[in-house]
Amino acid sequence: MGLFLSTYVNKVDKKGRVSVPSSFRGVLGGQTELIVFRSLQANAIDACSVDYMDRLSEALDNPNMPDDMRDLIETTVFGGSVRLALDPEGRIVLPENFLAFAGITEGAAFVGRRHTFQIWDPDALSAHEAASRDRSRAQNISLSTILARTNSVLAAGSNGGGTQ
Amino acid sequence: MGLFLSTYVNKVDKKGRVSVPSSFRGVLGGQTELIVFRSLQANAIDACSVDYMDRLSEALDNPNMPDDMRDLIETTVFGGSVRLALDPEGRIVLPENFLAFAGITEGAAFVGRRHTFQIWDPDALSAHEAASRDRSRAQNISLSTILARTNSVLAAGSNGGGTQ
DNA sequence: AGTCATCCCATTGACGCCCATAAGTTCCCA
DNA sequence: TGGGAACTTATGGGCGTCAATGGGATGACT
Repeated sequence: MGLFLSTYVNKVDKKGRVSVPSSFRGVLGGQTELIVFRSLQANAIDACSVDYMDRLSEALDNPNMPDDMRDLIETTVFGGSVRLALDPEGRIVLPENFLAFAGITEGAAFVGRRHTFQIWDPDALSAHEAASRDRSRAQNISLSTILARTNSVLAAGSNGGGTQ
Repeated sequence: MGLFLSTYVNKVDKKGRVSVPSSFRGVLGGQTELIVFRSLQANAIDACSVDYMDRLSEALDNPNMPDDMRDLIETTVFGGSVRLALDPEGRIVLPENFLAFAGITEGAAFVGRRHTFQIWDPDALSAHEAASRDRSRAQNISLSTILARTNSVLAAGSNGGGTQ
């Protein structure tokens, strides 16, 4: 336990509440709060723990970070992020404009992305997945090719030598 | 013991449960969880151990991984993957949409693929096997040609020797 | 007073866990 | 060498627990 994984589809009730999947709540540990912001890459909502955001913040303080990138992230991520509290049943209420941004109405798909997770409209997610699948197929990507490629990438990166 | 081998066909009961072949459970060691996702190449379900997925995850954290590839893998593999628990009898319950994707109804064929395995609809698998067999025959592929080819590749690669 | 947000409680439906059965295999012993 | 016992494995069903969901109550702020 420790990574956001799997996809879960939950309902949005009349009050705008959605249950965060139990396993995701487990990843959050005892945390009753999480951070959400509009994804930079897609019409979806990104979510992460407060801890993760803190670490991101530290990374931004790194002097090697290009100024334009720092500025971009500060405005879009930190500026546009919202801190949400889980209710006693583990539900959150997403801001109206976030729902509109992601096109979420009655269902919400929680997609684990290891250290963070995304919240999609289920239909939009299906479409996105289909597109990604086509792209992977076109590039002939499979688990073994990924691992093989990964190893060569790691080898090229020299230093450690990574995953044996 | 250590590689997923052979093919087994098991039944899907009314609750949607399927027994994972005993020998596959042996490969998993004591693990009570495994990862499944829709195959990129065929209408089948790919499955692997959590460990195997962890290796991928670590590799993705490497800064040398191209961003587009990382994103592609995160959505297709991690986003589309589901973590399944084995019940005390060694059975799993596949998600509804996965079953539909693979066309599985009452039977499930488990096909060992060394480090991972696939789950097929038995009929679809038969068709696929027949096609593969024809292809091999047409290209005159046999175990000995593969071995011969591998040796030349290894010779050419000289130095370290890489993937194993 | 009304509206909104938060919390508490109730329901239901799925999932995990337990047991039972049956078929096939291996091993032991006569 | 043949029979039988014991074990493993696949399969089926019943039951309890927990998560997801929905409705209602309570309190705060306007």
